[in-house]
Amino acid sequence: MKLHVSPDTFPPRGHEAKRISIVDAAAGVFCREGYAGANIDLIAAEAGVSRQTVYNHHGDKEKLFVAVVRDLTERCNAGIFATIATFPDQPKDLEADLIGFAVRLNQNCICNRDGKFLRKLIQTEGERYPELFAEWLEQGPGRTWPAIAARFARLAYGGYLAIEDPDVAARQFLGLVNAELQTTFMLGGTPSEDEVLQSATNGVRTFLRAFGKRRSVTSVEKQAALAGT
Amino acid sequence: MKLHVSPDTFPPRGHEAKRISIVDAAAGVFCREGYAGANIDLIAAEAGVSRQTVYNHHGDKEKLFVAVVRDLTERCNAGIFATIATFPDQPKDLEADLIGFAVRLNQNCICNRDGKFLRKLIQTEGERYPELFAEWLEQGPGRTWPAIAARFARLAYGGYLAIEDPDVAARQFLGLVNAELQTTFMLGGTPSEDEVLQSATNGVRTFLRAFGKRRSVTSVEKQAALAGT
DNA sequence: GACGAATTAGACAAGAGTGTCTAAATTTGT
DNA sequence: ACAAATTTAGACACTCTTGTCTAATTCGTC
Repeated sequence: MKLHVSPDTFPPRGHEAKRISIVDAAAGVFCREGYAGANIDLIAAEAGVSRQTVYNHHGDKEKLFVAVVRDLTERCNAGIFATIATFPDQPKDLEADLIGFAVRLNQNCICNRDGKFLRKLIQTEGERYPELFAEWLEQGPGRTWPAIAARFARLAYGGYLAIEDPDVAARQFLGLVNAELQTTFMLGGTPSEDEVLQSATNGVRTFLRAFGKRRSVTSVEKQAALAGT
Repeated sequence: MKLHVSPDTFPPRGHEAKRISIVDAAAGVFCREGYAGANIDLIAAEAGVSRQTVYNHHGDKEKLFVAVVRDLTERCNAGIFATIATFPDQPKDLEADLIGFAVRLNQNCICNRDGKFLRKLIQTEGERYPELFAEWLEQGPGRTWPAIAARFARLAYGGYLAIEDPDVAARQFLGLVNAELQTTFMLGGTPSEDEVLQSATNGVRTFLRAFGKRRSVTSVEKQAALAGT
C-alpha cells in the first residue's frame, strides 16, 4: 500500500500529512495553553507523532509557532477575500443580501476554527511577537477593510446607501452585525447559527435604518427619501 | 518615622502596601506573560518585595492569580456601575450627551488599565479557569447589560428613541461607538483620546440616525418625525 | 527601647520542559 | 526487494520554576 492517506488518519501517514497534523495539533495546543504553557510532548501526542518528529519538522518550539501563525494567517486571509468576493454589489433584496454577507463573514472568517485560533493567538501572543503578526496586520485588516469599504461605497454610488465615509460605515457594519456576539467571542465560545443569524439580522436592520436609501428600507425612511427629493 | 507611605513608594512600606504592590505587579506580569509564562521571581522584583513575601501573602501562584482577578473584577464592575449612573436619562442635547457617555464608558471601563487587564486575562485564561471568571460574568455583563438596556428603554419611553428591543439597542450602541477601535483593542493597544472621541461621535450619530426621534436628530429624521405624526 | 511580626536573602529539593543523541523500527521511493 | 529516508522509543544533560526552609534583618506597635 503506497496510498497517501488524508490527515484524518491517525496516526498520520506520510511526510506532508505528518507536517499538517503537527501544525494542526500545535495550533490547538498553543491556543488552549498559550505559547508558554504549551509543551512539545502534548503537541506530539495530539498530532499522533513522536516528539522527535516534531523537532525533525520544525527545529524548535518557536519555529513551530511561527509555522502555525503563518498557516492560520494565510488561510484566514484567503477566507476573508473569498467572502468579500461574495459581497452583494447588485443586491436583489438589500437587507437579505447584507444579512447573508454578514452571516458568511462570521461563518467563514470569524467563528470558524481558523478565525478563532488566529484571533486567540493575536490576543495572547501578539504583543510578545509583534513582528510575527505584522504580516497578518498588513495582509489582513490592512487590505480587507479598504476592500469592504469599497464595496459599501459602491452600494452608495448605486443609490442603495447614504453614507459619508465608507471606511467608517464598513467598521460600523461589522460592529452592528456582531453586537450580540461579543461576550461569547471574549469567552472563546462559538455562537450558534441561530445566534449568528439573529445578530446579523438585527445589525443589518439597524444599519439600513441609519444608511439605507432604497427598496428594503422601512416605510419611514422610504417617506423620508421621497420628502428629501 | 511611623508614617504609612502610599504604594507609590518603592519598595512599598507596610503590610497592606506590600499586598497591593504584589497584586498590582502580578496583574501586569500575568497580562504580559500569561499565567504559565509569569514567574514569581519577576512578580516579586516588579513588586519590590522578596520572593518569599509573595508566598507569605498568597500561598502559591494560583492563589495570587485568583486575588488578581478578584481585585480587577471588583474594580471594573464598580467602574462600570459608576459610569452607568452617569447615563443621560434626561439629556439636554441627546447626541452630545450620548457621546459623552460613550467616551466615559471607554475611558473608565474599557481602555483604562483595569479594563484592559481584566479583558486580557479573560481572553487568555478564561477558558482554563471558567469558575474564576463566572463571578465576573454574573456581576459584570450579567448585570451591566440589563442596566444599560434599561437606560435606553427609559430614553425610548421619554420619546427620545424609537427602539424595539432595549437589549439589542444597548449592545448595538456599544458596537457602534467602538467600531473604529476594534483592531487596536485586539492588539492590546490603547486608543488615543481623539480616536475614542471620533469613534464615539461617529457611532452615536449612526445610532441616532437609526433610532433617534427628537431634538439632536438630523434634519432628515426631523422631517420624518414631523411627517410621521 | 523592647518585643513580636513581617520581611529578606540564600539555599535546597523536586519536577517540568527543552533540545539533542543513539539505535532500532518503519515507511517511502525506485 | 532493497536502500534511503523518516520515524520512533528511550535516554540524557541542562535550565527554569515552584514551593519550602533557615537564620538574619527590618518593621511596627506599645
